[in-house]
Amino acid sequence: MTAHETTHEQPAAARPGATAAPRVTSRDVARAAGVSQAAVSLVLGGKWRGRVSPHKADAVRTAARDLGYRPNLAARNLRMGRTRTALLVVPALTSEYFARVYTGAARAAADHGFGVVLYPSPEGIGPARDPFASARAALDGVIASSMATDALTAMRGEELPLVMLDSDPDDAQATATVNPDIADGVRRLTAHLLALGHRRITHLAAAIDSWTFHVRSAAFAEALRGVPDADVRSEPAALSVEAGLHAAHAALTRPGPRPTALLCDDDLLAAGACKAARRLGLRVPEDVSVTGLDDLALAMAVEPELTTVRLPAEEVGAAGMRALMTALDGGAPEPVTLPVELLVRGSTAPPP
Amino acid sequence: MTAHETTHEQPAAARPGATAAPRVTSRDVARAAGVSQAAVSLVLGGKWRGRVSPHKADAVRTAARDLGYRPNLAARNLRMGRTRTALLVVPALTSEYFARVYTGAARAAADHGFGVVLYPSPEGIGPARDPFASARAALDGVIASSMATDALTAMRGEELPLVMLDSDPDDAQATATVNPDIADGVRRLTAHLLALGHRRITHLAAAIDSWTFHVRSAAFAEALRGVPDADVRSEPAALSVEAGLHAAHAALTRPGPRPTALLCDDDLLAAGACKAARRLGLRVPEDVSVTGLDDLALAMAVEPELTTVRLPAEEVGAAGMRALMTALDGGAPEPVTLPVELLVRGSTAPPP
DNA sequence: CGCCGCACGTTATACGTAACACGTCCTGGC
DNA sequence: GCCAGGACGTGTTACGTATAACGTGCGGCG
Repeated sequence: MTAHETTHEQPAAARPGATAAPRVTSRDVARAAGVSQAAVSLVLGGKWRGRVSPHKADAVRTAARDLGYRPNLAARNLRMGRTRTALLVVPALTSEYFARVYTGAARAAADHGFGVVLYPSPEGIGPARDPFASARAALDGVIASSMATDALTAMRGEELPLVMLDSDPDDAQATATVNPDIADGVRRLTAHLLALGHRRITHLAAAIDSWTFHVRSAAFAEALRGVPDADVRSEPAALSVEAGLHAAHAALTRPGPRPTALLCDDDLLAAGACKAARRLGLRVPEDVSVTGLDDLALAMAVEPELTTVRLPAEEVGAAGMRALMTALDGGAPEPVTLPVELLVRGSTAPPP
Repeated sequence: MTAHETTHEQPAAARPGATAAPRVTSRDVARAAGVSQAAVSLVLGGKWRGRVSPHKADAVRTAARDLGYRPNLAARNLRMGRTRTALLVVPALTSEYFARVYTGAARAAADHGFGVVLYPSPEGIGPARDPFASARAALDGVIASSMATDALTAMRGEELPLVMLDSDPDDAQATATVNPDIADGVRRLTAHLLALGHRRITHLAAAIDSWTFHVRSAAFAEALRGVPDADVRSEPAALSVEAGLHAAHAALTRPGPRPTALLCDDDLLAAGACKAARRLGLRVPEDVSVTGLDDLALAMAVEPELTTVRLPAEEVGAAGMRALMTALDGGAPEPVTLPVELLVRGSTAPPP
């Protein structure tokens, strides 16, 4: 069915889809260069030293360039049994952290001729369609965040090398793990607040059942264990600005002495906490200090700018990709822990 | 929400990388089911009606399930000459807008058995490595944002169906285009400010050489053309909170009557504008109104929440994917324009 | 009765690449 | 003078799938 000819004229340029594509194959190159197809493969594969004369090798290369030859990836993958492609499984790309993880992983992959594909439609694709149906053929390995639990359960049975992100280093099923040193970040954040003189501190805890968030809570508790006059509470919340607003409101209006600092598990919560404080007529940081975690773009967008801990998301992705490639080369990658950075900005000050 | 069960031991499971993988092929299934490989392909391909008896078809299916058969994608792609995979080219995934575009595209693709891969390492992969070296074999089509200019130039020569996002509908080289109706959004935003009584308006223009931003400026100028007593200026800026802060500072401290409203090309600029206003001792929206564009998560995180226009990013991605699939089916997709939504929130009020 | 289709299957390719297993010279050492 | 071995290539095969082409019987229709 050709489309109805509309008034919008379309000369002879871009045809929709009916363009019969006469692909140029390695055999075409061979014919043009006057050699065999095998020679083309050798030359273009770079392993022709002592097998093909420099003269003919050059002929092959120029022929390939002139004809615009592009090796057929599908054929190569089939022949080699590898795809040089990794799958990155994350809960949601709209989370800035995971977008950064992807960026780092993709960059590290590209440096080694690898590609990265994402778990399709991270949030909310129905379980009806199994994205891993053909994973063994299309992928060489998997990098997964421990926060993508539903996606991980869909992976059961795949026998691919698996690098876990934000996950317990003792996880048995993982080929390798890579984590930012969140415990250290929380420790430094807490030390910062204690040094400023804060003692009544409320922890806005993200109620996420994931190892990284368990670590946050544990590190927070640990860091305050030795402080004798500390008055520590914890307020659970979902992982959003909205939830941070509500939790902070609850923490700041609770009967009894008001906390002078809110230590949030995430920048989103911290942004919400700032809003809650301001709506209660409290100034940040003069009346109440707020800290975040992650260093999202948001941390610099709100007023005041958030004191937070920068997680090396890109580096997490890159290290994960490197670990996977090591495993693919037959190596045994070590668990990786990456340093974090404390960023003291405008949302913390001594208590009133 | 099951607790993380660390006691659950998995002894002899995950070996690092040395697992020789004995893949099960369609021939194995055939052997197990007592039929030929062709029959397996027919049955599993769903086109066996009248070719294979229901009884044997069942045998094939159970054999496939028992053996854990997964079709080899590389072989299938080679045989079929299609990959059911599209490439999405965006400038940066860390931009929330494009993360949402990807999400929508991936979801629409998954609904039709398609996959979406991203231009590898969008920001800053060197030009040395050509990501499209084998695109014709690995991809069925391309969806590209007009903002990814450097990536697009790398695409020259590829003869794939191309759907352009945020791009001039008259673009000749595109198979199809899909755009949010930004002009309408800007018009409504401007009308909103005019209705509130604003006349001294400064446009914080993102200095991006892209069609979408040209449209923003043009629509803004057009909407204010008929207002006799309007005092309109324009302040160029890069696309960041920082740039918004500086541009707004310049606009608000310029000699002469101060603008009562700042109309920003993007929520990032708007957030920066709010910071600038507050640092100058001005209240938003009492002293100066600020509007954004995009409706990023940030718009709800800052205080006050931004009046802005929500761009249907997911829908843009999904429509792009649908257009590509129609083109792949031989159809001629129409240019798509998607409606936007004006969101009046806390950053706009009548002028002082 | 003969032959056409229909239901059921199988055999035999072909997709484009990488690499193994062979060949053929040519050069040099003894 | 002869053979070992390196340089230089080519023929051939296999990867696993989808499908065109090719048989079989068998019931019905002319």
